[in-house]
Amino acid sequence: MSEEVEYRCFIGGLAWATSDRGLRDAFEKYGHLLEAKVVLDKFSGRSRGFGFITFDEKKAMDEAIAAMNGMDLDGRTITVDKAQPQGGSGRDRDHDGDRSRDRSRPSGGRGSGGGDCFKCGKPGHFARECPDESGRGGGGGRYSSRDDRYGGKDDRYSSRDDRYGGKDDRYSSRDDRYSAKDDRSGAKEDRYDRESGGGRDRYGPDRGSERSGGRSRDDGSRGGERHGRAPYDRPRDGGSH
DNA sequence: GATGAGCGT
Repeated sequence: MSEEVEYRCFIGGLAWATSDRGLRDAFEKYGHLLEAKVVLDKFSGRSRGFGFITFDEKKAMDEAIAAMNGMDLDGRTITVDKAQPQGGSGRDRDHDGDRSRDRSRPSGGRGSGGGDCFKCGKPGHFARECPDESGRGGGGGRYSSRDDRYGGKDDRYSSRDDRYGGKDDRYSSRDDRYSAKDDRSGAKEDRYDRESGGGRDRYGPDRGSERSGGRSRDDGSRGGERHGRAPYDRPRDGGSH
């Protein structure tokens, strides 16, 4: 029996202007919301177009998903679905960039005619996601099954290679970088020491100091006064249009 | 800093 200790829903397709308050106002009618928040971007501080709501009862969550999924909010069609498990003790979520979701979308979709399961031959999923050996505990846990099978981040690219062929050249170089980095983790100091004693003098403190002190002088034009006017004469009463 | 199919501090 699968039962979560929390009932969270993912709300996508929100308008840029929708805020946590608007989200709560739209979902609190289905039940008591423990939390309702719209994810904001750190750069602009604006809504990222999706948010999360947490109910205190499964019934309310189910009602909200069934009632608000595909509905219109603030002028945009929103997507309501169960949220991913953020939690627990550590999240090893990967930035896949896509998931196995197969929501009905107009003129969209990436799973149609693009991939079939090599294992069981059924479309809609890839061999590595073949449900034949993995069981979904109901929504909310699709990343877990994947990690359990691979346990390695590099292996993930290898799998793709079988499907795409020589298209992963960029991954190859990237993959190589990871290997070198990990291998160097234990010998990082050794490499540094060798380089220092290899005959090449690193930038010494006196040198840098000398350069800073010896070259530190006027910037060219600072501390006095500028021309007070741009080199270009631009009439402001005749360029407006 | 815009983004539009996305799963948060």
